[in-house]
Parts: sequence; C-alpha cells; structure tokens
Amino acid sequence: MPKAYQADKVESKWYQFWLDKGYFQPEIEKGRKPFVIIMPPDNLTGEAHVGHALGAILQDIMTRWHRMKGEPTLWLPGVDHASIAAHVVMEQMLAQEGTDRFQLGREKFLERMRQWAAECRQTITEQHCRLGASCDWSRARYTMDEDSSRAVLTAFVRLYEKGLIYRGERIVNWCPRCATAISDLETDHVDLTGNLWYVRYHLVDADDFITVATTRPETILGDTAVAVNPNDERFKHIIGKKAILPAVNREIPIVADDAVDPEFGTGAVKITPNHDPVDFEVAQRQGLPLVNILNDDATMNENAGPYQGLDRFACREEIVADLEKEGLLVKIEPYSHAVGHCHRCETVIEPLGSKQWFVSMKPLAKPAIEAVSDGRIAILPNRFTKVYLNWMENIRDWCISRQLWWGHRIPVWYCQDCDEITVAIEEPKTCSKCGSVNIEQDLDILDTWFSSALWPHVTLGWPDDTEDLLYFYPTSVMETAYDIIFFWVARMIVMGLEHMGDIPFHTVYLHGLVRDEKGVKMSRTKGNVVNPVDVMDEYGTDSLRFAETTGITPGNDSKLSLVKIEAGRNFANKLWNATRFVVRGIDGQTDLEIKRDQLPMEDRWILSRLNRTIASVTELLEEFQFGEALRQIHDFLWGEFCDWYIELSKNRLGTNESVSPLPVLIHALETSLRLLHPYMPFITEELWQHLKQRLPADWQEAESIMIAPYPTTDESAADPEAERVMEAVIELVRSIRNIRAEHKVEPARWIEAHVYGGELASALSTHAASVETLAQVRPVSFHESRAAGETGDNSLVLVLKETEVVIPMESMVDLAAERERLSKEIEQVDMETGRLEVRLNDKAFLSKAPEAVIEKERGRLVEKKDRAERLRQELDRLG
RNA sequence: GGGCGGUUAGCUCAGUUGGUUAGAGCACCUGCUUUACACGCAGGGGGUCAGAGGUUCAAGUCCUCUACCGCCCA
Repeated sequence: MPKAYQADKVESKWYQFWLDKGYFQPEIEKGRKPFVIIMPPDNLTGEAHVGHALGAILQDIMTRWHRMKGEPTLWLPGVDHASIAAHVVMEQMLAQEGTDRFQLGREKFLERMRQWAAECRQTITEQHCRLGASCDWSRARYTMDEDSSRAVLTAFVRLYEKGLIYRGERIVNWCPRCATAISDLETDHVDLTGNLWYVRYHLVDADDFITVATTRPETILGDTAVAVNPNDERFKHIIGKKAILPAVNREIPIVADDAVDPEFGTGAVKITPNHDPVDFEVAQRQGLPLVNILNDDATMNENAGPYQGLDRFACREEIVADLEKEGLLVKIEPYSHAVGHCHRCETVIEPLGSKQWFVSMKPLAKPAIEAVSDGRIAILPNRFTKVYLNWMENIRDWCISRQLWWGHRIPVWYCQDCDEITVAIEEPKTCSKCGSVNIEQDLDILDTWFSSALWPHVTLGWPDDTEDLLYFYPTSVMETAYDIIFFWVARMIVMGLEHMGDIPFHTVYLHGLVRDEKGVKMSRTKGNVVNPVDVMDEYGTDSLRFAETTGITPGNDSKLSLVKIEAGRNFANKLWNATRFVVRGIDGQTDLEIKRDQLPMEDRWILSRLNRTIASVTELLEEFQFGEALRQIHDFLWGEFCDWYIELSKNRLGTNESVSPLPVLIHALETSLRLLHPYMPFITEELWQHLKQRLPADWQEAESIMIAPYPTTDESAADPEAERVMEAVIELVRSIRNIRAEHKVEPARWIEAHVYGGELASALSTHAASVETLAQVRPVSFHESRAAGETGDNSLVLVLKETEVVIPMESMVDLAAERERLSKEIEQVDMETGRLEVRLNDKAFLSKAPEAVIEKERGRLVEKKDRAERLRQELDRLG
C-alpha cells in the first residue's frame, strides 16, 4: 500500500465492480418489507451541481445503509424532460444560430430536443456513477419514455373523466418571452419600485372628470369600466355615468363594486378585465366585456389603436407622454409593489385572460391534507408540515397547459364540425360524437410538474399492475430539497392518493440548499457554481461526500468550502494509514480470533467504545441525523481508535509476551469501515478488500463491503470498568505530556514518574509499558497511596481525578510556579465544589430533581472534594 | 400583511425528550524527521451561547418581547 491515499487510483474500479455484481438491483422478497427511494428525476438541463450531488449523496447513504441491513432495497433513478427549462436553453442555442423555434417548426424543433436530451441524459448518468450512487439503473426512467408518456396521458384522461380537469377562460400568468401560460408557482413575486400614475378620465355629457390611479398606464387601452366603492360618498353621484377613455376615446361605464378599496389612489379604479385578476372578477360580476390589447409577445395588438405594434413598456412611455400632452396626467407618485416574474427566465409576466386547462385542486387536496395531518406521511424537519398544510388548505386551481412543444401533448381533439371534444389516450381517428374525421389535436403540452407529480407510481409501472408497483409502493422516503415542497412533493401526495388510493411515501426528508463559501446561492449566472466533478477529480468522491454531509442538519442550508473538502481528504488519508498499519501487522499471522476471556483492558475498552458508537450512530441514522452520525463515526475512528488504541497496541505488537492486539485491531477497524461505508463507499471498499485479501477465506462471507451486514450492537461488549480504567490511563498520559510541555522538557528526554492510583493502582500498573511510551516516562512505578513525607521536596505532583502522579525532577521544579499552578487548580475545583454544594443544599433541588440526577451530583461532589483536599495537601507540602 | 428559519470560539457549523466545567473542523500560538499517517503527532490560548424579561430545583435548550440577517406565502 502506498504511503498516501490516492482516490483517483482507487475509486474508478469499484463502481464497475458493484455494477457487474448486480448489487444495485433488489430481489423482490414477498413478505419482507422493502426500503424504497425514488430519486427525484434530474432536470435534463441540470448540469453538475453540488446541490444535486447532496441529494444523491443523502439518498445513497440511506440506500446503502438499508441494503447493508439486509432489506430488499430499491433506489430508482430517473430523468425529467424539464419542458420549460429545456425550452429556455434550446431557444438560447437557436438564437445564437440566428433562428428560433417558430422558424424551425415543431417537428424539427422536437427532433433537435430529442438529440440534445439524449446527450444530457448520458452526462447526468455519468455524474451519478462518479458520485457512487448505488441506484438500480435497470429500472431507470425518463419522463418522456413510452411508458411514462402513456401514464401521463392516462392520468389526464382519468382526471378529465372524473371532472377534475377542465378547460376554462381565466386570468393566467403569461410569460411573453416563453410565449406560454405558467402556473402561480412558476411566478415569482419581486418587490419593485415603480410609479403610480394618476390619470384623468373625462365624463360623457358633463364638464367633469374622474381620476384613477394605475401602475400600468398602458392597460388603459384595455379598460372597460371605472369602478368605485358603493359606499364611497365622494363618488355616489357619478355611478352609472360614462367616462371617456383617453387615447382610444372609448366610452366606458362607471360602476360600483365592493372590491374597490377607497383608500387606494383616489378611490376610483380603472377596470381592465383581460389583464388583471381582480378586474376580471369585477367584470364577471358586473357583466363587463373583455378587451385584449396584447399579442403573445407582449407587443400591443390592434385593440391598442395608435399604439399597435409597440412593446408594452415602450407603449407605457408613449401613453404617459401623450396623456401629459393632453393635460390628463394629474401626478406621478413613486410606488412599490410586487411584480410577477417568470421563474425560469425572469421576464415580467403579464396577467392575461386566456383559455387554458386546469386541475381542480380543492377536492384533490382534501385527502392530501389528511394524509399529512394524521401522520401517515411524516415531513422532516417537522416545521415544513405547517408550510405544507397552509399551502394545501389555500390551494388554487392549477393551470397545466403550456403553449410549448417539448413535453406531453394534451390528449384532446377538437371536432371542426360539431365542436365536440374527444379526450383519449390513443389518438382517435374520428370525433367521438359526430364521427367526423375533421378533428384537430390541442396544440398545447402539459406542465412538466404534471408528469412529475405521478413519478412515484409511474416509475414503478402504473397504470399497469406490475410486480414492482405491488411490491415497492408506497415508497419509504422522498428525499429532496425544501424549495420544491409545493412544486413537487405536495403534488405527488395529491396524485399518489388519487391514482393509487395510497400515499406515495411514508417520510419526506427535506435537505437544505448548498451555498458557496460566502453563503450565496449558487447559480450559473453568478458564476459561483462548484462543479462536483472537478472536486471529485482533485480530491476524490469520498472527500466530496464527506464535505457535503459533515455538519448538516435536516432542512438547513449549508456552505460548501474547500476546507471541508480538505477535511474529507485528510480523514480518508487517516483511514488509509490506519489500515496500512493494521495490514502490516497481519503479515504471517494466522491466529486472528478474538479470545474474549483473556482480553486486556484496552481491548475491552475499544470494543466497548465501538459498541457505544454503533448504538449511537444507528439511533442517529434512524432519526435522519446524518451530519451528527458522521461526526461520531469520525470522532471514534480518529480520536479513539487511531489516537489511542493503535498507539496502545504498538507496544504489544512487537512482543509475544501478551495477547496480540491484532484480532481486536482488525475487528474494530473492519466494523468501523462498515459503519462508515454509506458515507464514504469507495475508500471503505478499498480498505475492506485490502483486509479481506490478507485474511483467511472464511473471515468474511460477503465479497464486498456494500453487501456486508451493517454493524449491530453487542451488549456483551459493554464494559464500564474498562472505560473507567482507560479514562484514567489517558488522563495520566495527557497530564504528564502537559506538564512536560509546560516545563519545556525536550521530547526525547525520559523522566521518572510514580503513579499513586488508589483502588485503580493494580489495574493501572498493567499499563506501565503504555504509559512509559506514550508519556516518555521511565522508570515509572505504581502504588496505591502515598505516605506522608514520602515525596521529595523537588518533585512535581499532579493531582488527577482518581490518581496522583509524582515526578521527581529537581531541575524542573520552580516552587513559586508550582504553588501558582496548584492554587489555580484549587480555585477551579473549589468553584465547582461550591456550585455543587449550593445545589445539593437546595431543598427544592433535592425534592424535585430526579433521584438519578441527585446521585450523580453527589458523586461528583465527593470526587471534587477529594481532589480539592489532595491538592491542598500538596500545596501545604510545598510550604 | 401572514408564516418560517438563523444569530454559539477569529471563520464554518454541531449541540433532538431542560441535568457534569458548551464541542468539532479550520485558523492561531509552542514544540516534534516518535518505526500508519506532516493529508501527520503532542501541547496550548480562545465563548456574558444576539439582547431583555419569564417559567423551572436546573435554560444554549422551553415561553414572551426586541434587534439584525435570510427564506417562503399573499
């Protein structure tokens, strides 16, 4: 084994090995509960991003853990066609070629998309392999493959037939750049400072006028009324009269409507029903006509009269200028308001009256609310439950039609002869009512999220009753980022319940967003995206996996920094070398069985500590506390196994005098590797194989660590006595090292030490050799207690928890400094003793605190008092 | 306007049913070619847990309010 771990030389071979062995594919074992994660399908456009990597890493951790526990484990990967996002990217590419999708035509455009999609899917798959994702590629799905497409159409038809999908004329969010309607969720509201323009409308047949305020003066062209509040005394006299619209000179009525807020602007508002959701409702109540003034690209249409052909914002400027010329512009006030922007391309959206397809959400939401509120689905962290319920309880109908081409085309055909609409999964030849062949399919496609909402059951085979669907549904965990809880998670719950009659998953685990070192959200436009492949190339996959999972907590954002990645690499290297050390010891040894009845104390100690670590890590994994579980594995391996157990073992390895530490070294290391495997699969496999290769054939049955059993606790390994003694040994060594450093004793110099161990004396004395080596003390002697006057004047005395160390070392002793050191320690202990005494004299504490707590405090007090006493004696002795 | 989260060592963050003297990594200081590892070893310094009030025998942890930062919804 080389001196340092080289990830690039090691990682490449194992993924292929795992694939070849078919470890990622579960066996269907009827009667046994499987563990199932459906991977959130990656966006076609979603190039390598450490945020996606985090999701994949967490899912892989869960998957590998459950697989090692022996459960039939399925992690099903997939890719999403990302309709609108793909459009944006492809249209940019086309623009660079000086063309656009309309020039290209629908069929040619789709052909280009299919080619490009195939390349993207390849890249996405390779990235997952690099990450070590142990997902079942044989079940990989793509939202546009034949089965998925049929499922999407089936869902549409069934919902339509149940009256849960309908077509209607509504105000939708129109993105002029994407040239499509988008849903409310895809519309981001951004607070912008604009203006409130006060515009005067003359009244018909009267020398009077009414002033309205608007943030969008260009919409004046689409006004069909002015509205006032019916209770507003200022305007009562003009209700029913007519006003003249500036610029186009159309006569419009003045109506009264409760929706008008008398506090806003002048109290009179213009009504533009085709371009504002509130006005649309007013128009419905008041029977007002709709006038559309916009083309699909947000230029003004023929209804805009002289402004036809202008872009909406150019039109705004011109119309304001014209109003001013005519003396109709009363004033301009700065005004801050929320303006909708397209989630994908950040273009200002236009509210627009339009005929679209909608999902009727209210009836569908009801069971989805129940499933979460009654606990059948748990959302972690729990605070997102309220967020989910709040959204679901105020749900609005979902606009699912998109005027785009890349996606699932709406399975609806309109008869040109009788106006009947035919809704079918298979393309019909004739109208279902009149039999005419003169039918045309709806030009629109479905929102990508409509197909994503079906993902858990579709990937398992729905609408067919496949073996997979029967066995793996409902799935276990949905692991994804919290920013798509509405977009995706909520809708999956809705659709899973609707189509399957059962929840799609038992637990939703939401991870936070990965930000850059400064805490800024990564984005391509900001150029602060960390490419996981670059990190893996330089530091190895396991370093990235460590960096992304260390210190994380559910639902909280994390920052990815080079420091964490380096920490991962350093940890990997530490493990590499620890294994190198153990492996070196194996050479030639054959008797590697742990002999329980003759184990020295440090062996029993490390096994006891290992057992505690397993128990704790298991508990944390069960609670989805991945960051903390990793920290504990790390601390055990580095802080206990490497720092102490390996060091302690060195003395014994060279000799034949004592029981060989090798069996325990191997056992503790190998078990820890299995404990760590879900987090750092490559290095643990490599090291595990190094061990396996050098050990007897029957040492481990499994041919790979990833299918070896996950460590379980062993009550018989718990050994409090060994932990107590070893803690004392460690304390001993540490305090001697400390005093050496304080007195600047050269590292190579041996000093003498006498240890007074009380009831631990004989136990401690068996560690004489270890204390010698680790603390560089020789000779060292062990005694029970120190008789008065036995200690020479020129000795340092260390007063520890249960023990004392006397170091006779004339040249080291500076009496004044010693007194100060002891006084400081006494002061410290006295403070603690004081606190404990106050507590233990407090009747309230004694009567109300649990007995166990009181006992613990009593024990501590005895201990502290004892130590304080011994420290004082020592100070007295120094005079 | 409603809701949520954060504020802990110089930096990044842990600290989950309230119970020892609040931890880690990095950074910093002092030593070290100790026969696995300088991607390392040993030792050290560094925190009024944002502020105020409250509940409790006991509060970083629970409650209320305030400040600042961030997010979501309308």
